[in-house]
Amino acid sequence: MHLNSEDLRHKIKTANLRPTQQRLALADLLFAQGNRHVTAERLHNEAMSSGVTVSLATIYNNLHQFTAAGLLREVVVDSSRSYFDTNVDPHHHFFHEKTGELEDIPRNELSVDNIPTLPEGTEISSVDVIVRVTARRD
Amino acid sequence: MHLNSEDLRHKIKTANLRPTQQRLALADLLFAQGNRHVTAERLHNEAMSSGVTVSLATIYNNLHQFTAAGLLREVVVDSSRSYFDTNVDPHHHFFHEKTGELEDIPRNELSVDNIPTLPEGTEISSVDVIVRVTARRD
DNA sequence: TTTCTTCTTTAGAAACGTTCTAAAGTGTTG
DNA sequence: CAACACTTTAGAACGTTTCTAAAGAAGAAA
Repeated sequence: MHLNSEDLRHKIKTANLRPTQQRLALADLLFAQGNRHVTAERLHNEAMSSGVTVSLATIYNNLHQFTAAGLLREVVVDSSRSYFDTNVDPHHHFFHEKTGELEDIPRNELSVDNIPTLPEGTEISSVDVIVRVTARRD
Repeated sequence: MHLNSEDLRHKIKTANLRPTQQRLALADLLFAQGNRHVTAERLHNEAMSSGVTVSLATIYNNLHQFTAAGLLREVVVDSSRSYFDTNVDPHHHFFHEKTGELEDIPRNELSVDNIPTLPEGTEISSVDVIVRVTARRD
């Protein structure tokens, strides 16, 4: 789960993208350590504070390109922001409503059963479970 | 499941809201027939074409007031729009990715089991399951 | 290397859905 | 009725995301 810069280069090239400075820097922030959940704004801030100058447009471009390449997955939990998850395997999420933090729930730790007959002429694209949590009031 | 205008008046008053012309018209569109899933824009269009002049701000005000009163529930399925559901009982959804349509899945038709231990100090606020579907390609 | 092509980045403008503001309007109470 | 509180509204403002068009960087070929 620790990718060095050669690994990142390879990951990017495999996605048919050019290993530009900005792209490498973003890939490093996203993929070098373990799994992450980021918003565009957060990634932008992190890039800036790590000394890399990247425009917001580039952040969005890359988040979408990585998503199209299957390197990221978009998670819809908040109607005002998009989250991107570096874990692209099927799994679910805890969402902390107060802090806006996302946390993975491995697929095998939660089961969804008896999905009813799908609407006529459709097939499943994904099954997303979001367990929304708040601070316990006791 | 068919509410007449007296029922709507009562529903509104019970929520500690005044039965204004606009509110009654919106309540009629939302609650008079069976369950519905609407976006602000859609409700605005419907109001307009049914001859009622309502500003968008009023649409939002009322959607939020109805939600706060427990008459509506917000469903997060699309990062660019908010959906409001007139079915406030626990249940899940099919979401047609292409058309943006939502369809209820009654709670007892789908089961979510083995929710893992919650993050420290939290409690569940809700468990949302969204089965995203697309047109079947065969 | 040079040149050519294609992809990428960028600032800034624009778009989009939503919220805010403050003034005018309406419902309720006594 | 007066007095008050709530509601609606146009339009401005907001925050996030997308677009535009021009400049810059990477890759391929010779």
